[in-house]
Amino acid sequence: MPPRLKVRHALASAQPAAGVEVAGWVRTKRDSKGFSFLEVNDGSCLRNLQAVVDHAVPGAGDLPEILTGASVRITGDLVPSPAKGQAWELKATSLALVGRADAAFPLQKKGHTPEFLRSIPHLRARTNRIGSALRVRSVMAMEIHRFFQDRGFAYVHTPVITASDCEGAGELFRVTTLDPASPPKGADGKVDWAADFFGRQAYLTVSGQLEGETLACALGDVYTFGPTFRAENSNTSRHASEFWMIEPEMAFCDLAGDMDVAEALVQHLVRAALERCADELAFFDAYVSKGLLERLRGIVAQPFARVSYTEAVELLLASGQAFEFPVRWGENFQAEHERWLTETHFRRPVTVHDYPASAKPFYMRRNDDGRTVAAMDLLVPGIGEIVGGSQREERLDLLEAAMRAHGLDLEGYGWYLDLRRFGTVPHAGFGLGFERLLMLVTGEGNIRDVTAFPRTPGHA
RNA sequence: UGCCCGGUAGCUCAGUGGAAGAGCAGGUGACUGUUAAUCACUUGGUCGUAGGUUCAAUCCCUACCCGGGCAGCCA
Repeated sequence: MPPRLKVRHALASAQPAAGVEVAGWVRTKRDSKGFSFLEVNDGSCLRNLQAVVDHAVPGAGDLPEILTGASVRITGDLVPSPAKGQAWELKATSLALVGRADAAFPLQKKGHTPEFLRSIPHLRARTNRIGSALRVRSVMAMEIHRFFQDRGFAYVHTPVITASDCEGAGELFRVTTLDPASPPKGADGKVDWAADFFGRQAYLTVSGQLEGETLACALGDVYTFGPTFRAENSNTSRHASEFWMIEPEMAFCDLAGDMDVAEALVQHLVRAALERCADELAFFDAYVSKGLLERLRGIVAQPFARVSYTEAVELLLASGQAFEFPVRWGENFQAEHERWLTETHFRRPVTVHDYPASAKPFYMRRNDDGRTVAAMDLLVPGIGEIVGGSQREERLDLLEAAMRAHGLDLEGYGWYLDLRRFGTVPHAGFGLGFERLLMLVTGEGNIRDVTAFPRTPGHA
């Protein structure tokens, strides 16, 4: 039996090849008198391989049962195609029907809406659209590692289960082995969490940042890349309850250095997608988001805009735009404000930095002006915030003051404060939403379509 | 969670207070190195669910279920 040839390699072949085997799923069949054309896709690339099956070859008797969606194994010769549409085709010498797909197979060769595809998560990866998104996702994941590894960052793993109930952002999913119908209770009638598996309340992580800081203050430059969980009842196209996040943390780094890395990372990933996923991006440009390629080339062609929060407020106030929510210094931007900045005013990605302290978490470094912190958000057209980061407060007294101001119990953060007691260093980091980056790169408008099995409120 | 829009054939959709439609998929036949092949014929429906109004409801009303968009929260 000849080794199986991936469609990807067959289509990229430099010369004919006799006696090869291809296996995959039939996308469409065209019958002629005496022979049939089978378009076979094996997931190795976007394109299909056209197989020409003479009705006299072994196995051709199964052709009437080979409908869209069936799995087949074909042996034959890879030859130049005499017709337009493809450089190579497979001249079959034998055909085997591996698995039938009858007319009830939901993915027929017509357009399907993304909403319908979401109703069949177990099958939709066989479509051009979802398959392409998942191939791009795979390449982007590797490029994230390449970016950081080339810069000497250590890939670290922070815990998914955490006991910190206030990591800074969002509602948490509880992790417990107690029986919800009859949990053990203490004398006060409340649930006795000391009797739970970890001896205290535990949750799924909403961020690896705090642990990342401890490792950055040992290994220098680190990054995490893993799942993150938010129990918020968010029903938008950009939110998922379970998503992946990239969180670099850098010792001896300030906010400017932080922004440099974030912008370089996004540009690297877009550039890599253009180079390594050309077929998929051309597909998204044609069928999902017109102008995608042009937008992506623009992203890598020039530096991102950079503007302070205070300057951004002035731009918004001077814009003459009638916003639903008024712009006021000291408050977080609304989505409409961010959209105006990145889509209307700058028309490219923009990094906004130095936000009001009142609008940001306790761990961000207080600026000398006393009213802002060294925070930054990277906004991109069509999606909004894709990166959020900051320089961390490394001064013990200021950190403690900020924690008290945010109403935090310092007892639970002794280990975090220790980082400032023993050999403290300026350090900074950020979080990049992986799925949001994929939305940017693919032009998909919904986070559910760049995630194989999306988890959102009411859907797991 | 709030506001808005939608649910009709396997899929994409049109439609009307008075006898449920088209394209694609499936079937039959024709034809052909075809490219979402083409042509002819053809199978296929509890019009989301439950109530209500009406002589009559897929259509109007109410509730619920499901899906989507936007907003808030954030990545």
